[in-house]
Formats: sequence, structure tokens, C-alpha cells
Amino acid sequence: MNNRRRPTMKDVAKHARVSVSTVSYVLNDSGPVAPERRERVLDAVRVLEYSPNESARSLKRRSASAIGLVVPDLTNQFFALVAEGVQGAAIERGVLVVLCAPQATGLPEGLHAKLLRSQRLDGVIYLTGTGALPTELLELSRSGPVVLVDEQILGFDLPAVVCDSRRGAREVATHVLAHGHRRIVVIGGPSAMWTGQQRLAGYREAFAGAGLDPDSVPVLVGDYRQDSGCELARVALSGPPETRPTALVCANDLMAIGALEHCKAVGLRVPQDVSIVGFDDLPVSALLTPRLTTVRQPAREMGAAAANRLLDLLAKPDGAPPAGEPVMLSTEVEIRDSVAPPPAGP
Amino acid sequence: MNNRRRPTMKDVAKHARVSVSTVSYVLNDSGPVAPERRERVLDAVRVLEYSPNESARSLKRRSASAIGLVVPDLTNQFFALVAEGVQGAAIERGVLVVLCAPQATGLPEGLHAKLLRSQRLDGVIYLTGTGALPTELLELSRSGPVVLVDEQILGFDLPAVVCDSRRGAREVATHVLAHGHRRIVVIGGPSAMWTGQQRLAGYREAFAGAGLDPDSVPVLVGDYRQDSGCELARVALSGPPETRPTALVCANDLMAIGALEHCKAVGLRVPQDVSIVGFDDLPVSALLTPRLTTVRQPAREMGAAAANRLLDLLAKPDGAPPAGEPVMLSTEVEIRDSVAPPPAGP
DNA sequence: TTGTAAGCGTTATCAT
DNA sequence: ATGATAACGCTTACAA
Repeated sequence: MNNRRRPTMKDVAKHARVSVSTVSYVLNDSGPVAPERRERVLDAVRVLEYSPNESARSLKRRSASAIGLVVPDLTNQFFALVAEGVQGAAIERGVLVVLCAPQATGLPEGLHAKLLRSQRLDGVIYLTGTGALPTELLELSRSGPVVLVDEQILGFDLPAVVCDSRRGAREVATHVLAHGHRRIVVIGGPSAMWTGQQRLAGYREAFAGAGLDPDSVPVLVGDYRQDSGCELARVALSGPPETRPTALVCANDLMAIGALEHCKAVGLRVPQDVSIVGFDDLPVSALLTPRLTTVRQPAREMGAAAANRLLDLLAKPDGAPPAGEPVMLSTEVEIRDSVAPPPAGP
Repeated sequence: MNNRRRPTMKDVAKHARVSVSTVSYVLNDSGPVAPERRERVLDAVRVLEYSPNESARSLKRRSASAIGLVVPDLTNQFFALVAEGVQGAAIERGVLVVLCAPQATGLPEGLHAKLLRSQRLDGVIYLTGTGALPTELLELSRSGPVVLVDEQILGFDLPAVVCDSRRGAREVATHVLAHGHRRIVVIGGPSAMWTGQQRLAGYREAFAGAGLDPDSVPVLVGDYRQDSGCELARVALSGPPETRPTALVCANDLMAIGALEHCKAVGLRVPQDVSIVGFDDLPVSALLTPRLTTVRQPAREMGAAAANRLLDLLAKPDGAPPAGEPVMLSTEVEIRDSVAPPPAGP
């Protein structure tokens, strides 16, 4: 481990027998430099293993070249994939991604806003997950650019990257209906969340399209977590077999997994006794027994899109950045084994 | 969105009618300040929503207050948990965590070393995952402090946080033996990796303890990925039922999941026909059918310990930082449903 | 084409 | 107890 001071531009300049500005010119090619001296500089850089002090650069340019990524729970593979997408797109543009997992690690409230104001972060990508706090979000966006992923705040048009949840929801519900199910219960997401609303809307479109009165199909509101899926499945399936729903339409995979768990616990076979579908297509969903039919969201792509959206915003002349239309990516139904025709009637 | 310049210390000083040094004194309490003037400063800070420019601070103190976290694959929940642990411990000490997912996002080679040298990062926490590159690691550690997680490089004593893989391996193998299994195949991890070696050593201890010749039990070497578990299970189970192994001991959960997948594909029941155990206790492992018996690693704690180790190193007077004994956390066998006595003989 | 010098926002030394 | 002022390492007019 070297305890000798890291070389500065001055050292490089001295070594190359030029001035510091010349060094700067070649490093950013921001000025004309004679080929021969440029070579000398490059050599010196190599020899000394020089690499510019980014704090000084940041100070000068007034930008940190770093963005924050706020995710509720990395253990959720959807978020993990988004994170990978963000990181990849950001590094491509020379920007670092700072990980913030507030709920998982109990971050001090308002920390992100502070990080923005202190210019440690140029902007933030925000995944709300299970609990959106519009107030904190708004406060955040007062301090700097924020891009939402898979969420939108009514009225305040923050830039966002979403996917076509409604269509995906409609299609997966249609798939269930096509198998002949009519006694269906929806285990929905939080109604305060955009995805919760969108997916529900999609399901209802499908029901209506199949000649069902959307209002006649019960909706149990969950919080997108596995436990709530388990609990709500219990509620939904508590009646006698004749009136019990034959299919559970869950607004995300985690809740579907919880529902699966409940079914296993009480000896209900999936899909023979009850069909279940989810939403997200987590990598684990293909590993379950039965493999879960669900809706694929392009998680990595959404992350990358969000990063690019944010970095574009930052690059802009920076008048009043209008949110603009949200970037919308498309979804796709993954048909697997957790749906079968309803059990034969009595 | 404000496009007005962010306030600097000078602004605060002016507003509070004191000098900048006074402001600095109160902000870091690094000097004596009359109570009344301190109040004025604090007020000004509040009013102007001032927060110090961290780039300038970093420049001055020669430290970025940020560390890098290199993980091969966030989608692997073990890494995700470690990441959460790192982030939590770091933020507790005011340090940011920069996410680097090289394989997932194709980072330029040697980037981390450069980030260290450019002082964007004060140190790095490195998870090797499936492929350790000692050369790159060594090069990295030349540029700055590195702490390894669940890995050690022979000969070069880099600081590390590990867990007692050998004991965990011994215990889970003992559990399998206790059910009466004698025809066992090990699906091991990469022999170049520390965990690969440790876990194998643990298994062999258990075999010897049960009166088996360790050299008589076949070891198939995998790469810790699901695919290799699947493929190696195919190899291991290809013989006739009489000679086929009755238990597969897998060096991690991912490979165990692959093995499970293979068994399902060829109609082998787990655990009735073949028992399987893993290592890691990924959150998904409890969701499988059957629930996987495995060894719990305290992933979050390991992350936190690594962060603290690194930050302690950074705080030190910084002579020649000796790696010291690796921090060692303990493991625990999670007994679940994937192990049963071997099928009755003919 | 090259060099000099003035900041960028903090911290810390040194007078006062 | 307080306030000038000189770094920190870099970029960028502006001069030469």
C-alpha cells in the first residue's frame, strides 16, 4: 500500500516539463496542444499513474457525476434488476450510482434531499415499491431532479419511466378468463400507487370484455408484500368449494407467491383447485412449483431508461425542465403452469 | 425547481453577519463561538436551506466519504443482502455506497482501481461471486484499501469478512449422513475460490466422521450457477437406481436449485428418491417445493461487518494497514424438507 | 501554441 | 472569540 502522496496535475506537468494548463488541455482535449508535448504528458500520466482528483473536478464543474438510486428492498429481484439497469446506463456515461435502501437500513428522513443539496448527488432515481410518500417525494424534487420508476404522482408531473401495466394486466386477466374462470378474486396493489390503479384498471377492462360486470368481482387490497398475499388468499378462499373463487389474480408476484404459500398450507392444489397469476416475472417465479404465470416487466430496461432520462435532464441547458411524457415500455404475458380450467362443477 | 444558485458558506456568513470561519466553526464545532452568534448562524443555515458542498469538503479533507461495492450479480439475493448490510453500516457513518456490478453491466476493466486513485472512492468492498480474479484484485488493492467478503486470497492477506463455511458444510453433510445416506455426490464450488475449498473440506470432515473414506465420495466441480447445478445433477444421477446417489450435497443454493430443476424434469422426487441440500439460505429457498435444507449465512451482518472493517481501516493513522485476522461470523443449518432417508434397498 | 492566474467552496492557520 | 487568508487540485479566461 503506497503511503506516498498521490500525484497531482502539477506533478504531471513538472514531469512532462509543461504547464498545468497544458496537462488539463490534453486530458480533456479542451485546447490545442503540440503532438510532441501531448505525448510527453500522456507518458507522464502513465508513469506516475496519475488520475485526476474528482473532488476537485466536481468542485469546479459544480456537478458530482453521481446519481442516487432509492430502492425499498434490494432483495426483491425486480428492484435488483432495475438497479443493474440503472448502474449500467449510468457508468456508460461516466456517472456513479449511489445506493440508498432507506427502509432496509433506516436512513435518516430527508437524507436524499440533503445529498442533492450538498451536491453529492446530481439527481435521484426513485422506486417507491410498496409505500409511496408523495410528500417526501415532492420535497425531494424541490432539491433536485428526480425520475420515478413505475410510479406517477397525480397532479405533479415528475418525469417517470413506466411500463404498460394496464395492458399487461388486461392480457393476463384475459388469459385467465379464456380458461373459463368466472369466480375470480383480485388481490390488488395499494390503491395509492399508480401501478395498483393501473393494474386494477386493466383487470376490469378484461372482465368487461368478457361480459362480466367488473364491479361484481371482489378486490382485496394488499400491500405488494408476500405476507399480504398469503393473508388475502386465506380470506378469499375461506368459503365452501362451491362458491369459492377458482382463480386468484394477484397484482404482483410476491403476493402471488404468498397466495401459493397459503394454498400449499391448506392443501389446495394449484392449478387444479385454484389458478393463480402474478405480475412482474421475478426470476424466482419460474422456479416455483407450479411455475407462475405472470406478466413480464422489462426491469433492466426500465432502469436503464430511467438513468438516461435523468442524465439527459441533467445535461440540458436546465431552464425549467418539463417532465414530458413518461417513457413507457411494454409488458408481456408469461404463460406458465399456474393456470388451468376451473375444477368441474358438481 | 429552483434555478437560483445554491447558497455557499459566504452567503450564510453574510446573512448571519459573521465571517466564513465562524460559520465553519459552528458547522463542525471546530472552534469556540459565542452562543448568540452560533444561534445566528444556525438560523441563517435554516433560512437559506444551506448545506455544505461536499465536493469542496472532499477536496479539503482528501477523502470522498464514499466506498465502492463490487458485486457480480444483484439478482442473487445473497449479494443483495450483503449490499443492504454494507449500505446500512456505511450510511450510519456518513459514508455513501457506490454500486458496481461489473459483469452485469460490462464495466471497463480496471475501473475500480481508477476510481480509487481518483479519490472518488476511499475504498472498496469486493464480492467475487463465481469468478475470482486474483490479478485484478491485487491490482485493485495496490490502489487503495479493499475488503473481501466470503473470499480470501492465499498468500496475500487482504482484510476479509467471512463466515464459518467449513463448519456449516460439515454440519449439513452430517445431517444428510444422519438420515442414513451413504451413496452421496458432492456438487462443489469452484476450487479456485476460498468458499469452494472450505465447504468441500467441511463435507470431507463429515464423511470421515461418519466412517466414510472422503476420497470415495465423488466431487463434481460446478461454478455456483444454477445451470451448472442442473447439468451436474444430470451427470450424477445418470446411472441406474441401484448405484445412483441417494443424496446430492450442493455447495450453494443456486446449484441446489438447478439440481432440483433437473430432478423435476426427469421425474425424480425430492426427497423421496433423492435428497438435496444447499448452502446460503437464499430467501427463495424457503419458497421452493420442497423447501430446501441449507446453511444460513448471515449475509446482512457480513455486509455490515465488511463496511465497518473498511471504514475502520480508513480511519486509522494509516501506516501499513495489516489485514489482521479475518472477521469470522457463524453459520447455521436450516433444516427443511429436502432431506429424507434414502429409498429402501431392493 | 503555451503559460499565468483567478476562482470553485471548504477548512485550518494565524493574527487580532 | 473572531476574522483574514492560504491552501486543496482542477478548469478556463486571458495574456503572451
